[in-house]
Amino acid sequence: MPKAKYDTIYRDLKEKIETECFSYQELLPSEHTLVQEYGCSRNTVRRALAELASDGYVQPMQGKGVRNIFQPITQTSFTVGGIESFLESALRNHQKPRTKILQFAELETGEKISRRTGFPLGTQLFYLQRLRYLDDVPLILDHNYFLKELMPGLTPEIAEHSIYEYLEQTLGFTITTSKRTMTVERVTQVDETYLDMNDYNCMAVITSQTFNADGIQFEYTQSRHRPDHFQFQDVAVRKKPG
Amino acid sequence: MPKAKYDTIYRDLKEKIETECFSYQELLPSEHTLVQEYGCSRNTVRRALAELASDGYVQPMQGKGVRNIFQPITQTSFTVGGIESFLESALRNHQKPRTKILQFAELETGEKISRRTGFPLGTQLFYLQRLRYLDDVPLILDHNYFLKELMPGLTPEIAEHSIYEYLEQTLGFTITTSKRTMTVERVTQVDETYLDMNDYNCMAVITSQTFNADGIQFEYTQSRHRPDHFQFQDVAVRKKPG
DNA sequence: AATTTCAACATGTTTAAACAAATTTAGGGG
DNA sequence: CCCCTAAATTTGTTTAAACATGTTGAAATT
Repeated sequence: MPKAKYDTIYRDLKEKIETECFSYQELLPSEHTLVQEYGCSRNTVRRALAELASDGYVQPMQGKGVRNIFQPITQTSFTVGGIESFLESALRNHQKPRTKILQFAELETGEKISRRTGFPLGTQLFYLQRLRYLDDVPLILDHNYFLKELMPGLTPEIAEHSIYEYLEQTLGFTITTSKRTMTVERVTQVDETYLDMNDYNCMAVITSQTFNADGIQFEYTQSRHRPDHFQFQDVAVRKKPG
Repeated sequence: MPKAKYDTIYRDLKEKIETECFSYQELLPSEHTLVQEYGCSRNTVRRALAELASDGYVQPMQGKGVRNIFQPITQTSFTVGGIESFLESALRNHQKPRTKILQFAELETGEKISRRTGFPLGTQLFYLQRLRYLDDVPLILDHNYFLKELMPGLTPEIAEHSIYEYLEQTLGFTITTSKRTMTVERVTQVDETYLDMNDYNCMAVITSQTFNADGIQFEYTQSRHRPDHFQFQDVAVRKKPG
């Protein structure tokens, strides 16, 4: 439950922007005004504005003001954004999620898997293969490696629903950082077996290493998406060369 | 040239992490210690640490300390990260860049292009088609739309070198925010003409809208990459649901 | 009328201080 | 030795204030 003031202000402004209380290119109220509106210090307002800027919602301009540069997106396919479970993404995309467990195994990392996944050598892992349906169409094939030590009670039943929900709700886990790599790879035998690839010979692949609040990597996942239902979104801010 | 204190500290710590002055999973010096080391206030240190955290370099843990979670990456293909020109990316990837202009034209946005690119209707644009070579192999096909009003002096010669360098160095332009979308699309006739696709029938496509410091969108680009030489990297931070 | 100057206002950076919340450490008592 | 407690340490949030830097517009000057 984030009850921090800056977070409240951030969410409030974010919603106002999304519901177009400010039109595209319009200036937001000045920091001074917001301070009075929200009854807080300037730093707190600035923190909220900084988050909106890193979301690509606004652009602060020294001496001028803060400009709204949010444009609603027309999403036609499955959109990946921040760290989300499949369940959360599906709901946000207004699609019906379903998961089928293809494999549920345990293993210990050898040299090769260790280097690929980032887990130390000799670590006990769960290995899962999961087929993800959206509106009853199989679109995503997940290969998951989870750190067994942190979730010894993991079962196929949990994995069929939502592992993230289990970790956060049941185990009181906090998920924080995820390092992701997007590539395009050739279709494999397994892909073709479970997904209707039409005649696509490529997959959109996201590999991710995810860390908990203690900075421990607890997950390595390769998520293989059918190309025609995949979209990844991102906002980047330019850092001056130096 | 960022001469801000927090930026200096940020860069210093970043380099120390990259050169493994701190080993993986090790705690950084406490904020208190860093304050004394750098001779500044705690807020300034914290700002530098916050940036490192958003880069996925460190993980702050309340009551415990700040943990180094940086792992050097093994990059075998062309890696896309923040906002960078092709020239900058090529140098960072240690590859020899070359650009061939395929088209250089001017146009005015109609209904269709306006909706697709995000430029207002009736805007004067430059349209460019550029083929990008890395180590003399054609790998990327760019379709650029630039706001003519902000760079009336643009020429094919400039476009062959680096438009970003021209904008920043010559025009004193500041590039700030870029909203990007990653998708996988079918190969087109044009792709096949200029790139050696082997028998890939897909392209990795990045479309981006880029804004200057005044919050004005000055660029819309579709960048089509050959799949076997494409990699996109990203660090995401989980926000608590609420 | 055009230009310069300056005051007002906007965001950007930095410091200082206080308190909150989580964790670790050190001691003391059993 | 174990357990509990309290103190010390660490990061998280908020406020206040001062100064820097960039922009704007109005007043004063030319």
